[in-house]
Amino acid sequence: MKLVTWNVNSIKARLPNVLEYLREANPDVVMLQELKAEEAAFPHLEIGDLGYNAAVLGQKTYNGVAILSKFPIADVRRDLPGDDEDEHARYIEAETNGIRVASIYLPNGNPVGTDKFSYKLAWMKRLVLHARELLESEEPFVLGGDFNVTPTDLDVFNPVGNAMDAVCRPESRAAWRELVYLGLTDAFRAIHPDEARAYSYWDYRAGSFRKGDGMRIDHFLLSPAMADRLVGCDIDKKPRAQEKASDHTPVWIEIGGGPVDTL
DNA sequence: ATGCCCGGAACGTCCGGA
Repeated sequence: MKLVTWNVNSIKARLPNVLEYLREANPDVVMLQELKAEEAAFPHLEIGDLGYNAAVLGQKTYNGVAILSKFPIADVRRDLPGDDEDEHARYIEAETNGIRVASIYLPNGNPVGTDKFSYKLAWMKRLVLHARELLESEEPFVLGGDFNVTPTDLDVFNPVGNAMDAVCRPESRAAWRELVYLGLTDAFRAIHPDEARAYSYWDYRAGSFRKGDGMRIDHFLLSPAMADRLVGCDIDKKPRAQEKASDHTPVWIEIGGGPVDTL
Protein backbone atom coordinates (compact mmCIF):
# COMPACT_ATOMS: atom_id res chain seq x y z
CA MET A 1 0.00 0.00 0.00
CA LYS A 2 1.09 3.55 -0.76
CA LEU A 3 0.99 6.34 1.85
CA VAL A 4 1.62 10.01 1.14
CA THR A 5 2.24 13.06 3.30
CA TRP A 6 1.77 16.54 1.88
CA ASN A 7 1.66 20.02 3.40
CA VAL A 8 -0.76 21.63 0.92
CA ASN A 9 -0.63 25.23 2.27
CA SER A 10 -4.41 25.82 2.12
CA ILE A 11 -6.77 23.06 0.96
CA LYS A 12 -9.02 25.68 -0.67
CA ALA A 13 -6.26 27.28 -2.74
CA ARG A 14 -4.78 23.86 -3.57
CA LEU A 15 -7.88 21.77 -4.30
CA PRO A 16 -7.29 21.37 -8.08
CA ASN A 17 -3.66 20.35 -7.46
CA VAL A 18 -4.66 17.90 -4.72
CA LEU A 19 -7.40 16.27 -6.82
CA GLU A 20 -5.07 15.92 -9.81
CA TYR A 21 -2.36 14.38 -7.63
CA LEU A 22 -4.78 11.89 -6.04
CA ARG A 23 -5.96 10.80 -9.48
CA GLU A 24 -2.42 10.36 -10.83
CA ALA A 25 -0.57 8.94 -7.83
CA ASN A 26 -3.57 6.99 -6.49
CA PRO A 27 -2.26 6.61 -2.92
CA ASP A 28 -4.17 4.46 -0.43
CA VAL A 29 -3.63 6.75 2.56
CA VAL A 30 -2.84 10.48 2.60
CA MET A 31 -1.77 12.72 5.46
CA LEU A 32 -2.46 16.40 4.74
CA GLN A 33 -1.21 19.45 6.67
CA GLU A 34 -1.86 23.20 6.69
CA LEU A 35 -5.44 22.98 5.53
CA LYS A 36 -5.97 26.58 6.74
CA ALA A 37 -9.70 25.89 6.88
CA GLU A 38 -12.36 24.77 9.28
CA GLU A 39 -13.77 21.30 8.76
CA ALA A 40 -17.01 22.74 7.34
CA ALA A 41 -14.99 24.14 4.43
CA PHE A 42 -13.15 20.86 3.76
CA PRO A 43 -13.97 19.49 0.27
CA HIS A 44 -15.48 16.21 1.51
CA LEU A 45 -17.54 15.71 -1.66
CA GLU A 46 -14.74 16.14 -4.20
CA ILE A 47 -12.34 13.96 -2.23
CA GLY A 48 -15.05 11.38 -1.49
CA ASP A 49 -15.77 11.14 -5.22
CA LEU A 50 -12.21 9.84 -5.69
CA GLY A 51 -12.90 7.01 -3.26
CA TYR A 52 -11.45 8.41 -0.05
CA ASN A 53 -12.80 8.49 3.46
CA ALA A 54 -11.58 11.52 5.40
CA ALA A 55 -10.94 12.39 9.03
CA VAL A 56 -10.35 16.13 9.46
CA LEU A 57 -9.21 18.45 12.22
CA GLY A 58 -9.70 21.97 10.90
CA GLN A 59 -9.02 25.47 12.17
CA LYS A 60 -9.72 28.89 10.70
CA THR A 61 -6.74 30.54 8.92
CA TYR A 62 -3.96 28.42 10.44
CA ASN A 63 -2.86 24.81 10.80
CA GLY A 64 -5.37 22.03 10.08
CA VAL A 65 -4.60 18.35 9.41
CA ALA A 66 -6.41 15.42 7.80
CA ILE A 67 -6.15 11.73 7.04
CA LEU A 68 -7.58 10.36 3.80
CA SER A 69 -7.91 6.63 3.22
CA LYS A 70 -9.42 4.26 0.69
CA PHE A 71 -10.02 1.93 3.66
CA PRO A 72 -12.44 2.56 6.51
CA ILE A 73 -11.12 5.00 9.13
CA ALA A 74 -11.69 4.14 12.79
CA ASP A 75 -10.70 5.19 16.29
CA VAL A 76 -9.86 8.81 15.45
CA ARG A 77 -8.01 10.97 17.97
CA ARG A 78 -7.78 14.71 17.31
CA ASP A 79 -5.18 15.92 19.76
CA LEU A 80 -1.64 15.26 20.89
CA PRO A 81 -1.82 14.45 24.60
CA GLY A 82 0.01 16.52 27.20
CA ASP A 83 -1.43 20.06 27.05
CA ASP A 84 -5.16 20.70 27.45
CA GLU A 85 -4.61 24.41 26.71
CA ASP A 86 -3.18 23.77 23.22
CA GLU A 87 -5.82 24.81 20.66
CA HIS A 88 -3.70 24.39 17.50
CA ALA A 89 -5.05 21.87 14.98
CA ARG A 90 -1.77 20.03 14.45
CA TYR A 91 -2.39 16.35 15.18
CA ILE A 92 -4.86 13.73 13.99
CA GLU A 93 -4.47 9.98 14.37
CA ALA A 94 -6.60 7.04 13.33
CA GLU A 95 -6.61 3.36 12.46
CA THR A 96 -6.95 2.30 8.84
CA ASN A 97 -6.23 -1.05 7.15
CA GLY A 98 -4.66 -2.41 10.32
CA ILE A 99 -2.24 0.50 10.75
CA ARG A 100 -2.36 3.43 13.16
CA VAL A 101 -1.51 6.55 11.14
CA ALA A 102 -0.94 10.11 12.32
CA SER A 103 -0.88 13.33 10.31
CA ILE A 104 1.45 15.76 12.05
CA TYR A 105 1.98 19.50 11.61
CA LEU A 106 4.79 20.19 14.02
CA PRO A 107 5.20 23.86 15.03
CA ASN A 108 7.74 25.81 12.97
CA GLY A 109 9.19 27.59 16.01
CA ASN A 110 10.63 30.72 14.44
CA PRO A 111 11.96 33.03 15.57
CA VAL A 112 14.30 31.18 17.90
CA GLY A 113 14.35 32.59 21.44
CA THR A 114 10.62 33.35 21.56
CA ASP A 115 7.68 31.47 23.02
CA LYS A 116 7.13 30.01 19.56
CA PHE A 117 10.39 28.11 19.82
CA SER A 118 9.64 26.87 23.34
CA TYR A 119 6.18 25.80 22.12
CA LYS A 120 7.87 23.80 19.36
CA LEU A 121 10.23 22.04 21.77
CA ALA A 122 7.42 21.35 24.25
CA TRP A 123 5.30 19.94 21.40
CA MET A 124 8.17 17.65 20.40
CA LYS A 125 8.52 16.41 23.99
CA ARG A 126 4.79 15.59 23.97
CA LEU A 127 5.26 13.75 20.67
CA VAL A 128 8.10 11.68 22.14
CA LEU A 129 5.92 10.69 25.09
CA HIS A 130 3.01 9.80 22.82
CA ALA A 131 5.21 7.81 20.42
CA ARG A 132 6.47 5.86 23.43
CA GLU A 133 2.85 5.03 24.31
CA LEU A 134 2.20 3.91 20.74
CA LEU A 135 5.26 1.66 20.82
CA GLU A 136 4.10 0.12 24.08
CA SER A 137 0.73 -0.66 22.48
CA GLU A 138 2.59 -2.78 19.89
CA GLU A 139 0.17 -1.62 17.20
CA PRO A 140 2.06 -0.96 13.94
CA PHE A 141 2.10 2.78 13.23
CA VAL A 142 3.25 5.48 10.84
CA LEU A 143 3.84 9.12 11.79
CA GLY A 144 3.70 11.24 8.64
CA GLY A 145 3.78 14.96 8.24
CA ASP A 146 5.52 18.30 8.24
CA PHE A 147 7.92 17.88 11.17
CA ASN A 148 9.58 21.26 10.59
CA VAL A 149 12.96 19.71 11.36
CA THR A 150 15.94 19.10 9.08
CA PRO A 151 17.42 15.98 10.75
CA THR A 152 21.00 16.81 9.66
CA ASP A 153 22.92 19.32 7.52
CA LEU A 154 22.47 16.91 4.61
CA ASP A 155 18.80 17.93 4.64
CA VAL A 156 19.24 21.68 4.07
CA PHE A 157 20.66 23.55 1.08
CA ASN A 158 22.66 26.09 3.08
CA PRO A 159 23.39 24.84 6.60
CA VAL A 160 25.51 27.86 7.53
CA GLY A 161 23.02 30.45 6.30
CA ASN A 162 20.15 28.63 8.00
CA ALA A 163 21.95 27.81 11.24
CA MET A 164 19.66 30.10 13.24
CA ASP A 165 16.48 28.73 11.65
CA ALA A 166 14.30 26.81 14.12
CA VAL A 167 14.08 23.92 11.63
CA CYS A 168 17.89 23.52 11.81
CA ARG A 169 18.59 24.30 15.47
CA PRO A 170 20.51 21.70 17.49
CA GLU A 171 17.67 21.68 20.05
CA SER A 172 15.16 20.74 17.32
CA ARG A 173 17.48 18.07 15.92
CA ALA A 174 18.12 16.66 19.40
CA ALA A 175 14.36 16.32 19.94
CA TRP A 176 14.08 14.64 16.52
CA ARG A 177 16.79 12.15 17.51
CA GLU A 178 15.04 11.50 20.80
CA LEU A 179 12.03 10.46 18.72
CA VAL A 180 14.06 8.31 16.32
CA TYR A 181 16.04 6.68 19.13
CA LEU A 182 12.82 5.31 20.61
CA GLY A 183 13.17 2.83 17.76
CA LEU A 184 11.52 4.61 14.84
CA THR A 185 12.80 4.63 11.24
CA ASP A 186 13.17 7.72 9.03
CA ALA A 187 11.79 6.06 5.90
CA PHE A 188 13.54 8.33 3.39
CA ARG A 189 16.98 7.85 4.95
CA ALA A 190 16.43 4.09 5.26
CA ILE A 191 16.03 3.92 1.48
CA HIS A 192 18.40 6.79 0.50
CA PRO A 193 21.09 6.94 3.22
CA ASP A 194 23.42 9.44 1.54
CA GLU A 195 21.31 11.26 -1.05
CA ALA A 196 22.06 14.98 -0.98
CA ARG A 197 19.82 17.84 -2.09
CA ALA A 198 16.73 15.67 -1.60
CA TYR A 199 14.20 18.19 -0.32
CA SER A 200 10.46 18.33 0.34
CA TYR A 201 10.10 22.11 0.78
CA TRP A 202 11.34 25.11 -1.20
CA ASP A 203 10.67 28.73 -0.19
CA TYR A 204 8.46 30.64 -2.61
CA ARG A 205 11.02 33.45 -2.66
CA ALA A 206 14.31 33.94 -4.45
CA GLY A 207 13.66 31.26 -7.09
CA SER A 208 14.46 28.58 -4.53
CA PHE A 209 12.76 25.71 -6.37
CA ARG A 210 14.38 26.63 -9.71
CA LYS A 211 17.78 26.67 -7.98
CA GLY A 212 17.07 23.48 -6.03
CA ASP A 213 17.58 25.28 -2.72
CA GLY A 214 15.25 23.51 -0.31
CA MET A 215 14.96 21.56 2.91
CA ARG A 216 13.80 18.06 3.84
CA ILE A 217 11.31 18.67 6.63
CA ASP A 218 8.42 16.40 5.64
CA HIS A 219 8.95 12.90 6.96
CA PHE A 220 7.65 9.43 7.61
CA LEU A 221 8.65 7.80 10.89
CA LEU A 222 7.86 4.09 11.06
CA SER A 223 7.34 1.73 13.96
CA PRO A 224 9.57 -1.39 13.86
CA ALA A 225 6.90 -3.64 12.31
CA MET A 226 6.23 -1.04 9.60
CA ALA A 227 9.93 -0.53 8.95
CA ASP A 228 10.18 -4.28 8.27
CA ARG A 229 7.53 -3.86 5.58
CA LEU A 230 9.05 -0.73 3.97
CA VAL A 231 9.81 -1.35 0.28
CA GLY A 232 10.11 2.21 -1.07
CA CYS A 233 10.15 5.91 -0.23
CA ASP A 234 10.64 8.96 -2.38
CA ILE A 235 9.81 12.60 -2.91
CA ASP A 236 7.53 13.50 -5.81
CA LYS A 237 8.73 16.89 -7.06
CA LYS A 238 6.19 17.24 -9.86
CA PRO A 239 3.47 18.98 -7.84
CA ARG A 240 5.97 21.63 -6.67
CA ALA A 241 6.67 22.59 -10.30
CA GLN A 242 3.01 23.31 -11.07
CA GLU A 243 1.26 26.64 -11.31
CA LYS A 244 -0.18 27.67 -7.93
CA ALA A 245 1.91 25.04 -6.15
CA SER A 246 2.24 24.52 -2.43
CA ASP A 247 5.73 25.32 -1.15
CA HIS A 248 5.89 21.66 -0.02
CA THR A 249 5.73 18.58 -2.25
CA PRO A 250 4.41 15.07 -1.51
CA VAL A 251 6.58 12.38 0.09
CA TRP A 252 5.46 8.77 -0.27
CA ILE A 253 6.21 5.33 1.13
CA GLU A 254 5.33 1.91 -0.22
CA ILE A 255 4.51 -0.73 2.41
CA GLY A 256 4.57 -4.36 1.36
CA GLY A 257 2.61 -7.32 2.63
CA GLY A 258 -0.07 -7.18 5.25
CA PRO A 259 -0.50 -8.32 8.81
CA VAL A 260 1.65 -11.45 9.09
CA ASP A 261 0.23 -14.52 10.81
CA THR A 262 3.15 -15.67 12.95
CA LEU A 263 1.39 -18.90 13.96
C1' DA B 1 21.70 43.39 6.16
C1' DT B 2 16.97 42.81 4.34
C1' DG B 3 13.50 41.24 1.36
C1' DC B 4 12.23 38.26 -2.17
C1' DC B 5 6.62 34.85 -2.40
C1' DC B 6 2.24 33.09 -0.91
C1' DG B 7 -2.50 32.47 1.59
C1' DG B 8 -5.81 34.33 4.78
C1' DA B 9 -8.44 37.99 6.50
C1' DA B 10 -9.95 41.96 4.83
C1' DC B 11 -9.84 46.15 2.00
C1' DG B 12 -4.97 48.62 5.65
C1' DT B 13 -1.54 45.97 5.43
C1' DC B 14 -0.16 42.64 8.71
C1' DC B 15 0.64 37.78 10.31
C1' DG B 16 2.53 33.28 9.63
C1' DG B 17 5.23 30.50 7.05
C1' DA B 18 10.65 28.19 7.32
